[in-house]
Amino acid sequence: MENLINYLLQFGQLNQPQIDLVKSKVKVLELKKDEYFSEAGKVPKRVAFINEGILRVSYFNIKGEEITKYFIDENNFAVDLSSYTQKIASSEYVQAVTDCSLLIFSTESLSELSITIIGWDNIISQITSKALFEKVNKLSPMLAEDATTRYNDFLKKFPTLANRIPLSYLASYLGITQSSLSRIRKNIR
Amino acid sequence: MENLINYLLQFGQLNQPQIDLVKSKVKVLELKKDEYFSEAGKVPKRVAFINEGILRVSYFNIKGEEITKYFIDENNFAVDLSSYTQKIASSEYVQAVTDCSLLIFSTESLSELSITIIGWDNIISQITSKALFEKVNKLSPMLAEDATTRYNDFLKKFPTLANRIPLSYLASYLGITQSSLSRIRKNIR
DNA sequence: GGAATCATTTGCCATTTGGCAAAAAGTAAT
DNA sequence: ATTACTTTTTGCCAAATGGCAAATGATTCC
Repeated sequence: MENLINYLLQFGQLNQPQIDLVKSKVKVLELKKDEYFSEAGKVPKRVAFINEGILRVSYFNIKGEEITKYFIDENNFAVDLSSYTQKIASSEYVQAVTDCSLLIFSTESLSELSITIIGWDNIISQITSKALFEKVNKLSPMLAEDATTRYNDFLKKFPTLANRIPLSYLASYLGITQSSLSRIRKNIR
Repeated sequence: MENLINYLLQFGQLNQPQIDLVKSKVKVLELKKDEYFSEAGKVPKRVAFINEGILRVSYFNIKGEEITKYFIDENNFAVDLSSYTQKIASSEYVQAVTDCSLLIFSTESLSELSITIIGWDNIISQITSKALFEKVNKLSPMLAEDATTRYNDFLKKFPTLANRIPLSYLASYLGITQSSLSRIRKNIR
């Protein structure tokens, strides 16, 4: 819980009563590996802060392949980007790739906080922008790098994850096939 | 000017006096092809809405190569992403790839509008999020596509541009070398 | 017009990655 | 332990892309 509050305080001021109010709105959700937090086709009704664990966001492309769009790790929000304007059905799946402990805000809680706390909306919009901004900066250079470099970059960011998730998740994130990734792994050893 | 107002109205309400106020803050800036709107290392002091023309945003990678991060076309804002938190020096260059007519807000104007117009900040943050969101959704599938598909996608979005800008701009955006792009072009005809 | 300069295309070959299928390794259930 | 099932690795070859340098084409400037 402290992680969440510290995270929020990076983006704006909150006094003690406000902090207590935020805390009172949060629910803990434990997710087992492979369970879904949200699914495409549904309108997301909640937002998660990752206290522990790693999520992945995926979608199905035209060819019917499941593509991992990105991973989200601890102390970050799983903002459902495809419905950031709210009320539209998501086109993304959000799934736990490890056991996760999430802190959940329901849509109703968020609106209440938005009304009650001056500056809450500003905090949320900064968080959203920052998350998106980081994704752009992550993705953009990937195009220019070869697959081995992309894999190594992934290893740097998620050192323990690479051998605990299916190859297919990682390969689609890196934009290569499973067998290519398998070969890249072999060559790195 | 009407384009700008219509664009803003997509994201929030503005009454006539507010619209007039916004208009009074805007300055027109004409940029010739190849001129820079902003440069890395400087703290950006203004924000541009593209009335006519196309900009490109670039940076230099570790190897010293200039990489085109993305293109921005008409009726969009050139939000300087790398300094969205403000006050930090940009690491990006923003350059006109065609003659451009821009509508400019200075930082001071923006703060004034922020204070004067209730909901202005909300409009701006929505615009920022939307722009970033679209970039993520653009970039993410590119990784999984081959270079020819990426080139064709670019052609769809900027039909007239491909033959009017240096190959190097486009190749670095697509994540391939100039000669590869040249060959792709040849094969498409 | 001609020289100098810059951008693009092309040839040649090396490297990377894909596609497909079979083998091997790992996992789960009985 | 055996079976069934899933995931990963591997082999083989084709296709895509890179690297480099030379040739060609375009542009600018005098």
